[in-house]
Amino acid sequence: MDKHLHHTFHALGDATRLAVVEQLLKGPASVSELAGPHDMALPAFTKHLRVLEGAGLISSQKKGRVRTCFIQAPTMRDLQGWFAQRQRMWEARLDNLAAYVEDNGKG
Amino acid sequence: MDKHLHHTFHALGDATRLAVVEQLLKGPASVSELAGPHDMALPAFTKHLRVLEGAGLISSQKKGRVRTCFIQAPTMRDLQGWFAQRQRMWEARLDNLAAYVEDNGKG
DNA sequence: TAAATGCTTATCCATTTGGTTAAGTTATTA
DNA sequence: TAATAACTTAACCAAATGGATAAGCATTTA
Repeated sequence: MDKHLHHTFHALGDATRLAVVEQLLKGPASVSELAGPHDMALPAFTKHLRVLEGAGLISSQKKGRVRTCFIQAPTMRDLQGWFAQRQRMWEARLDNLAAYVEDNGKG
Repeated sequence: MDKHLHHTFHALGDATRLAVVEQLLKGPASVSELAGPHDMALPAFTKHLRVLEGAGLISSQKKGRVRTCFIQAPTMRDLQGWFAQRQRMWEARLDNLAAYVEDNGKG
């Protein structure tokens, strides 16, 4: 359902959702297992899950009355790939500010 | 100024701000150079710059009437490091959903 | 020194976000 | 079959977000 990278970053840009991703990296978990550590009512929490699922960061499957959630490896890989492809660009100038000052005389 | 990772992700979770980061990866630029491609008034745009600066993703320096912006390499490195440290966790289950189905009988 | 350039500050506004409570619905369990 | 467990849906709300416009302020340039 995701298309643009900034949607994926947006989904990670919340403490609750980032914690859920960290937890799911350890393995699948049900909605209530995931909700446990977070001090908020379930409806608020499941909204966060929908944001993560909408961004393609997690997926889920309902069996009986339990919904089990998983990390979506391909999306994590895409994010990592984005940084990997750009790493040389930011390392190229080491410390950008210092490089700028040097290029322009330290005035 | 940043402390928690989700703040950094939040800063990247907007199309305009992500585009600014991409542009700065190519090298330093002034506020108006950065604003050029974006169809919005300057005050709205500079708010985005302040969010990026607050998250430690960019820094800036004013000389005369021109403010020059730079990428902050250490923060980019931190983000990449976060993914690098977790890569094994998501690759461990390849496709999480498939793994779950296998572990539980394909009912 | 007058005008233009490159921001910056202040105020405002509609929409989105992150939360709430109340009331279902669909499995399990006693 | 009655109760409980695990969500789900709906309606609501305060605060944050992303935008606008108007006006101001240094710094160059003519």
